[in-house]
This record gives sequence, structure tokens and C-alpha cells, in this order.
Amino acid sequence: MGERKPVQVAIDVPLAGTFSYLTESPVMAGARVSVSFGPRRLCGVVVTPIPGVGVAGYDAAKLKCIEMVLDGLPPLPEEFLALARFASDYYHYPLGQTLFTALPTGLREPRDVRRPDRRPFALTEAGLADAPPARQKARLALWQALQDGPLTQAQAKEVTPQAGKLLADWLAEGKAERVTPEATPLRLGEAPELNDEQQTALTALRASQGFQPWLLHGVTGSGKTEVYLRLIAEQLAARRQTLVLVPEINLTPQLIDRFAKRFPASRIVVQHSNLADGERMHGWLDAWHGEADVVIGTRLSVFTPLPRLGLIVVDEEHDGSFKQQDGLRYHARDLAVWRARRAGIAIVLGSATPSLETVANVEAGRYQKLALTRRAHGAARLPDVRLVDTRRKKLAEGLSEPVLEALKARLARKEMSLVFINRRGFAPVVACTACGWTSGCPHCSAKLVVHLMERKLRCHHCGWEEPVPRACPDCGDPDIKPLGEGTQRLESALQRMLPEARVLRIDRDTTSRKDAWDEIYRKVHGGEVDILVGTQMLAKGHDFGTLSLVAALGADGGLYSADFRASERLFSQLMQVAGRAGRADAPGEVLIQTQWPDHPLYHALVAHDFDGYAAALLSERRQAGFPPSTFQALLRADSPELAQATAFLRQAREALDALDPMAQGVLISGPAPALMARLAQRERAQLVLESPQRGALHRLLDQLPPLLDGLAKSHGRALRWSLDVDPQDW
DNA sequence: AGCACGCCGACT
DNA sequence: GTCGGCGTGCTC
Repeated sequence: MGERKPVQVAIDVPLAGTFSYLTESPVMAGARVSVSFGPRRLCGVVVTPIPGVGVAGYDAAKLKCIEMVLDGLPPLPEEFLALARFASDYYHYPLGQTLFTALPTGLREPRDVRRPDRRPFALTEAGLADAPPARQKARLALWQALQDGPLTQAQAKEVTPQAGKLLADWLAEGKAERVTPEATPLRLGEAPELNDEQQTALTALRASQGFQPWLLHGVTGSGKTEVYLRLIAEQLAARRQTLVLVPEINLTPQLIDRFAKRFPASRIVVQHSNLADGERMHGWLDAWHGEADVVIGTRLSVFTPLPRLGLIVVDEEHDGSFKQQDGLRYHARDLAVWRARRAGIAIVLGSATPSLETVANVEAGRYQKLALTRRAHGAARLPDVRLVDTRRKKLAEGLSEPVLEALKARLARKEMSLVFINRRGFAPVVACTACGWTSGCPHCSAKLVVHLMERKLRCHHCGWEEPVPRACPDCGDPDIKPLGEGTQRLESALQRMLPEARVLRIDRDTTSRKDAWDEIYRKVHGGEVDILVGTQMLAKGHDFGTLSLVAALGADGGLYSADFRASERLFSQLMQVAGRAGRADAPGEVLIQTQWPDHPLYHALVAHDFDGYAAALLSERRQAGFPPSTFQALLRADSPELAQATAFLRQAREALDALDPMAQGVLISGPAPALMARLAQRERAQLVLESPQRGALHRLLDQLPPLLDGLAKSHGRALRWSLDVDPQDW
């Protein structure tokens, strides 16, 4: 019997630090173990101690033993543990919960997991010598099929459904064996020619040495994906793995198909949250064991272990879906950069509208920039962008005369148009013309949106629904009206005004059904659509083929918003939708309806001047002391009562003030109600911490969680708090 | 986060 | 008498 030594175990509980358990035989860091924790049995991960946390001050006599080492798989690799450790530190989130967020669900339970042996089967000499009799048809068919070479279980099952049983028997009898397949030689599908810009970018990227982030700034249609594919092909040839991160919405069968066609002999693993648990874990394990060549997935795939990692690509790096909005609030792009640094490899951030954070990093010389300014195909030109001043024009259902005329013209020419309005539903609110009542959500500080088809008022924040009232609930006046436009209203208006047009609406309501996108793509590419009407979804990189007109309605809202990032987002969205317009033989046209035709944002759009506007925004941010020139963290609190959330934050602030944050260069403001002050019956408030130095901010944040845990106790269970480092929206 | 323990109200 | 409401405290 060996000596019982304590080891540190990270567990999926909302407590800082790790827990000590005893073990008789040495256990490696990264081992999954089953431990008793209070009245429960939980899965834990053995980690090297976090200095100063956990170990001290616990009665050594009370330590329990590790129940079992779950050793069906090797210990989790160091690169995985290090990434989780970094994420835990950076986002100030408990290590245990961070690790378990990063693991696929199958590895979170105190069950052992084994990787299924999926090597193909071959007949042994004994098997070859023992031909089954002719009357055993299935047996004989499988035996004959195996004469031609090894078969995987799946391939064998195509020969006969009984293959599973037969192969197991033969394996036991020594008539069959597992063979390790020869590494399949790299095969490449057909690739289009590169234009000179693409070629220049590729040449630069190929010469990249060691850790280096690259911004690939390419206008819509400039062929960024083709550049990625060429780079990935090189990684494959060198037997290295590539991690490709894409926004949720861009992970389409079309994209995966494109990768599969280009790399027909390579193993491409897809990772996203809608995958079945088992499938997700298989891919994860294959990646970890070096058997996947390319991992392509949404933000969660940034944690996938890749022992031969040679390149990371983050496509549409500006996209908000890379930031997790609850629990471990990580930014997958930022973690990916950290990973690339640790691995000493190149990371390519691609976008037509890079985030200001990335632009600032280019300016500071930390990232290198490559530009694709022209469209990849033929003579395709950038669209003509024109502004439609709506101040003195009367609108019919939100549509101006020039927009309507332009739509008619495309319809006559049988060309497809797109109408962009960032509001789903019929109208954003119902109002009473007599007393001014508007339809507010009873649970949130938001307006209820009219959904006329369903005859419902619906809250887009908490999901609350109620019937559309017949009269004003306040004064009883029957003259209540839907105010403003949404996608539904626009859809029915267009149908009425242009009866011959085939209108297709694309928003969360029409795309929530499974397979909805397949149907949309089929219609769009089958020429069954004249006008697409939709929300920002249309700004997210879908391939709608050739559009000759894009019209944007009701965009002004983002110009003067309380959220300082609203104008960046609006610019990015408009630039992205505008990029959908255009075709090989004629430039597309983009019409933007606005009350502020003199706003610099619109001028920049007309001029296709991303760089200019980004520089202007950056200098604005610098002057105002906003990110990326400063670093922020948000301490949020919510509770049924605003007073309680505010009281908690006030106490937190007092405790922080006692640490003299100003001396450390950290500015604290608040508590203030959140932008969306009430959400799902809970009142939300927040404290903003900011500093021009990331380090200073983090030194202060380090002290926050233990302090808050203590404070929160006195506020009861109703109060919840969370810390958001580098918040994306307020 | 779970889960147990504990202390007060209406029920077979 | 006890079944069960959810407040509070603990988990190596």
C-alpha cells in the first residue's frame, strides 16, 4: 500500500479554487476522476495546485480519497488544461466550471469513457483459409468482400446488416483482426484560380513564421475562404491540424460541403452545440487523438485539443456570436489568439468589417493586415450605394418612392432584390392615438412587438405573449395602431403593392424550424424568389447568389444609441448587406433610407470607406475613453427588486473603493440600471470597471470574486451576480 | 449548483 | 400527529 498523497481536483461547482483528495497511486494532471463531494458523486479533473487557493486551512484529517480514476482515456492534455487555466484566470470564473464548460458533455459525468476502436477489419490467415459454406449467404458475402481489403464496421454493415455480430465472432475466433489503415495520401478537390490579391495574401501568409496574428480584410465576395482553403491544404500536406472558427449562423451544410469537396481524403470534424452529445464527443476525441485534420465549428470548438495544431482561422472575426453571453463569458476569437501564441503558430482573422479591437491591434503593429479589395470573380464591381432622404418624403408602409421604383425595375428585369429591416414582427409597438399608451412588456423594459399573423403581442427579450388588445387598456379608446415597420408588415405591404412579386421573409420566426434554411436556399437558388425581406440575418454571410438591389430601411436607430458599440455594429451590418449586391456583368445598387443623410457613417458607406470610418470611430473611442483604447469589465447583478441589486453593487463598490482603484488606474462607475433594466421579471443593474491598462484592471478583478461571494451571502438566493470581462453589449 | 437539514402551516 | 413549503449552510 502506497502512501496517501493529496492531489488537487477541479469540480464543476461555482466555488473558487480546487479540492484536495487523497490518492494512493500517483495520478497525472488531467486525469478524470470520480469523487464523493458532499452527498454527491461527481466527476473531477486532477490539476496542479493553484498557488494560494484551496489547499490551506482545510482539516487534513477530513480529506476523502479519490473513488476511481477514469482512465479509459489518457489524461487531458496539457494544452487543454493550460487554455482552461488561462480562461479561468482571464474571465475570473472558477477553474472547475471553466474546465467543464470546455469539455463535451459526455466527459462531464463520473463515468469512464473509452474511444471506440474504429479501425477497419481484415481477415487473418486463419480467416482466409476458412471460407464459409455457400448456404450461409450473409457470412459468405462479408467474407468475400473482405478479400478485397479491410472494411470499417460501417462499410461491412452495408454488405450485410449482420456484420457487427459476424465480425465480433471472427475477432474472437482469431479469423479477423483490426488493422491500422495506411495514412491516406492527401487529395485535393478542384480549386478556382486565385486573383493577384489573393495570391499576394497567400504568399505573405505562407511565409508566416511562429506566432503571428493576421487580419485578412476582404470585401464581401473577395474570396477569403479560398485563401483559407489553400492554407489548410498546406497544413494537411505537412500533417498538421487546422482549427476553423465560424459564427453560429455561418456553419452551414454548404460550408462543410465545400471543405469536404476540397479535402475528400481528410477527416473534417464539425463542432457546435446542436450536435448530438455522442457525435460531438466522437469528433472531439478524434481531434484530441490527432485523427481529425480540420476542426470547423462555432465558439465552443476553440477548446478542442489538437496535438498537431498548425493554423487557426477565425472567419467573420467581428461577429458577436464568438462571445459567450452567460456562464464563462469567453470570447472565442481572443482565446484563439492566446492559443496560437502558445502554440507558436499563425492565426488568420478574416472579415469584410473587422472589429475595432482588431483594427486597433493592426494599428499598434501587433497584427499584420492583408487586404482583398476586389471581388474574386470576373469583373464584379462594388455596388453603387445611394442614400434616400426620407425627411420630406412620404412613406408607404415604410417604403419610399425611390425604393419602390427600384424594386419594380428589378422585378421587371427578373432580378432578385433584398430588403433589409432590422426588426422582426409586424410592427415594433402598438400605440394608442388618444392617450399615448404603448404596449410594454410586463416583465421587461421592452416594448411588445406586434405579430399580426398570430394575432399576438410578443416580447423579443423574454418570450412573453399576449393577444392584441381591441382597445387601449388605459383609456379604452378603440383607436390603437401598430407603429413602425417590421419584417412581417413589410412582407405583406410588398405583396400588396407588387402583387406579381414572390416575396420571401427571412427572420428568426421563419428560420427557427429545422431545415428552414435548406428550403430557403432551394427557393433562392431555384429562382423562385423576387424579393427577400429580412433582418440582420441577411447580413451574416449567407450565399444568396446574385442580388442586383439591396434596400435598407429603418437603420437610423443605430446612429445615436446609448450603447457606444451600436454605430460600429450598424456600419458593419450595412456594409455586409450592401456587399450582397452585385453581379458579374453589372454593379449592384444599394439604397439606404435615412433621416440623417449627412451622417458620416452613411458617407463612409457611399464611399466604401471602411478604413476611414473605422479610424474615425477609433479616434472617437479614444477621446471618450471607451474600448478598445480602454479595457472594461462589467459587474452585473439582478434580483426581483432593483433596490436589492443596486444595494449589492453599492456595497461591492465600497469594498472596491477601499482598495483605492484610482491609484491603480482603474475607474469605477455605477451602480446604474442596465440598458435593458428589466428582463424576465428581474431588475438588472451594473458597475463598470475600466482602465487603460489591462493588467491594472485584472489585478483589481482578481480580488473581486471572494469579496462578492461574501457579500452575496447577506443578500440571499434571489440576488445573482456575474462578471463580464470585455463585455460586448451593455 | 445541488442537496440535506430544519423549522412552520394544512392535511390523509 | 406528519407531509411538504422553501430559507440557509456546506461541499475537499
